[in-house]
Order: sequence, then structure tokens, then C-alpha cells
Amino acid sequence: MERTYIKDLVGKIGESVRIAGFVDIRRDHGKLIFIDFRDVTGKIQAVAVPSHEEAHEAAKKLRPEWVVSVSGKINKRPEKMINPDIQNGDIELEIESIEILSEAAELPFEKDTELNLDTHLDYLPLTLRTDKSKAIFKVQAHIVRAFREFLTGENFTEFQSPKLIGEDAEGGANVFSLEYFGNKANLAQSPQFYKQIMVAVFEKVFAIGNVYRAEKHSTSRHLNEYTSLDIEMGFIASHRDVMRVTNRLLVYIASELRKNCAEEFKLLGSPIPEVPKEIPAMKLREAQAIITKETGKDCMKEPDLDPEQERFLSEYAKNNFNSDFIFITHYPTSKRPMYAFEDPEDPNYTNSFDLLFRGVEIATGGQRINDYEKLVEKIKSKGLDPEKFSFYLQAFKYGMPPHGGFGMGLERLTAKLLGLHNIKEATLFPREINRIDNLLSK
RNA sequence: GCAGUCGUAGCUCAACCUGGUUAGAGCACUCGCCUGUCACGCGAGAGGUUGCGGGUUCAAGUCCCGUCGACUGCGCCA
Repeated sequence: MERTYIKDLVGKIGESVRIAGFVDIRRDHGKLIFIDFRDVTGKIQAVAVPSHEEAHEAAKKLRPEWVVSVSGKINKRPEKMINPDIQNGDIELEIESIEILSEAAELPFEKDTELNLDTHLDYLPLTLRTDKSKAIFKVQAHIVRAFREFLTGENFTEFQSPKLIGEDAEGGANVFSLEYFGNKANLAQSPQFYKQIMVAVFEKVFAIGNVYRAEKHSTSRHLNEYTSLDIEMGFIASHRDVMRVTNRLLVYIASELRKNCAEEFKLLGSPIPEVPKEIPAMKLREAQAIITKETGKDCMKEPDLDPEQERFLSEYAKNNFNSDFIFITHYPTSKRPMYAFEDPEDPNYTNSFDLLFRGVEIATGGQRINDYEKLVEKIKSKGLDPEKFSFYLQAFKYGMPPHGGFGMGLERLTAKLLGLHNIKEATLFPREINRIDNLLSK
């Protein structure tokens, strides 16, 4: 018999059906055995009764996570047994036969109970099956889909950036060097140079891929491998054009999440943010003036914000502009990479921005230098050797439009959207110095 | 890398501050009973080198030192 998905059973009352899926939980009353089955579309309660002797015997053996194919009849539940709080609470499957496709060992803990993060990570192949994890990664999948959909609709072209790159790293974060290449190649810490090169090919491009940071950071918002959502666009007037696209992109993502993931957000107890039509923006120095005035701590000379100040500014944006988001612009030239475009009105600052969301930085972007001579000069002034960047520099040597873009951390965005405390909860298989799956088997 | 907190049954925790007989609970597991549960219920049972190493003490899960690991925060970043 053809398999029926569990979500479709409600229209099959009185019919014989076959479902396939997992045992979610079993409640054995002796003569009556209740089993909740789940497949990718949902859950349903089934009941094994003694009159179907063979099926009843099989039902006794079933345990959580066994994989089965079950045939039976869909019955309307008696009035008193209707459970309005759950999916398919008004019907049940009367089991007529059970085929066991795969047995499961005794679970180390009950599925869907609260676990320490460490235990959760030790048992990912099992814990990713929980309702909570499924909700998190469904939301993440929809963020990626919406990102891709929006940009494709805006005539951006998606491309694959290499993850093995040469020594011409942009500086900043430490890179993993690769022994195979005589330590002259690294894992990419960003697709930055490649997306700029691609601007001269397709004008507007985006890339979704892993990037690698060799930092021994141990925080709730850092990973050695994460997914970067990157865009780069040509023919902009300034970083403001990039911010406007970022803004509209976030509006689109939020609306798609509202359409497709309302249940998941409800389960995780986090509100889907309202993205303002115009996300508030202020220059770094303005933000610091506010912090200095409000907290009494003078930070006017600092080149960047610390995490506490980022949290403060997010609070400030919420209270004063009713926004979960705020752009901070014009970071000092000294703190930005060599390709950062200087503010024409004050070359000590750059046409750059960070986007803060619920207390953390989720994106960084800005306008890039597109003039060849200027870029070479800037590389030198940062104490770097232009020779090392000669491949990258070809893009500028042979004509490059004014351009800019941003990089956004997918896992950070996911975690913050869903109110998760640790970024590892928003990462399927998090990599860090003490954890790469079975490298750490005990 | 630094700082703080933590590490006890398969899981989540109690007992630690104030050292003292046999280290407890809930869930999971095994066995028995149960025809309306949906976190099913009831009864019984099994399950521990208290992360590891050292020290203090008549006596250490408990106090001290070291070490390994985790979490939180910081630096750096997305």
C-alpha cells in the first residue's frame, strides 16, 4: 500500500492507510498500547488492541526511535478522547500490522527533555531529532531560502567562492594554514576578495558558504566554522545603498518567516521581529556620545564598541526607535581593512557599517575602494605587500565600478532571532578547538 | 589566552557552605498489574571508583593544590 504522510491522515477517516516513520513515545496499558508515531510532516497517536493479535505483540516490543511501517484504519476518536491541544488530536490510527524497518538502542535520555549543551552536542545525531532542534534548523533553512530568493529577485547572481585560498588574506582574523600546500594556502576567512572580483563580472552577486576563523575564542557567539551570507553590489553611490538593500532584505526575511515558521517561533518562545522600513542609523561617534552621556563612562576615543556597549545601543534603539535593529556607521579607518572606502568628508573614518540586532553584531559591511592606485597605496599604508595581492588587484587594474557589500553571520542571526543563548544551538555541527564530532570520542 | 562558576547514576539534579554509619530524588531501563492514555498510572528491581591525580585529617562527594573538560563573561570578530 502507498505510504500516506501523517499530515494527510485527517482526510482519511474510515480508510485503511499505511504510514512510515519513527516511534515517538509509547504508553503501554497492557491490553491497550498507545504509540505516537512521527514522520517529517507530524505526529499521530496509534492504538494497538488485542483483537489484532500479531500487531499487538509487535507493539509491545516497540521503543522510542524504532523505525516502522504501520498499516491500519483511521478512526475518529470518541468524543471524550479528543485532545484539542495536539496535531491529529481528533483521530487515531488503529494498528493492524507493524513492519519493523530499524530497531533503536535504548536512548541515553528521553527525547525532548532539557539537556546541558554539552550533552546535546555529544549526541547530535539523536538530539537534532527533537522538536526544538527541528524548529531551529527549519527556521535557519527558511532564512537561507529567503535570502537567496530576495537577492535573486533583485538580479543578484549567486556564486560559489573557494574555501582554499592563498596567502593574500585580508588580515584581521587568524587563518588556518594548510600543510598540504606547504602552509602557503589557508582556509578562507571570508569570500571578500572573490565577491569583489565577481562584481566586475555580474555587477551584483551573493554567496552562501562556510568561512573559517582560527581564533581560540570561547564565547557564546563565536565558532571556528560558520556560514557567511555575503553580498556585493556594483554602481553604488555610498555604503547607504548597501544599507538600504540590507534593510529590504531583512524585511523580506522576516515576512517569509512569519509566513512559514510561525509555529517554530511559538515553540521556541521568541517573537519574529518587526523590521522597520528604515532601520535607525547613527555614526559610531554619535553612538559613543550617547553612551558617554547615558552611562557616564567616556568611550569617545575607543575605535570600536565592546559587547556591553552593543547591548546598550540595542536597548537604546528599542526604547527610542522601537527597533530591534540599528546600524552603526563610520568606523575609524585604522580599524577597518585596507579595502574600506574612506568617508569623503573625513578620511579618518570609513563608509562602513555594522548592523546590531538584539545586542550583537550580525553583519558588517560598507563601501570598498574601487580605484586601483588608491587601493595599492592603502595596502602599503597598512604595512602589507601589494605583490601578494596582485591576483586580486587585477580586478581593479582592469576596471572596477564603485561597489560595496556586507557579510552576515547565519548562525548568529538564527540564534538571535530565536532567543538562543549559545550560537552552537543554532549550528548543526559546531566546530571548535575541543569539538569536531568523533575526534572527541571518549 | 584571561577571569568566574561548575563537574555526583544513562539524563536532569540534591547532599558540599558547616567533613562523620549504607551518597539520594525524578525521568529512562528491567519485571509484574492495568481497555482510553496523550509527561498514562500503580508496585517491585537493577543502576555510583562523586572527571582524573595529589594533599590535609582519625575520617573527604564535602576542605586545599594540580590537571582535564564544560558553561558564562572578556579580548577578537560575523
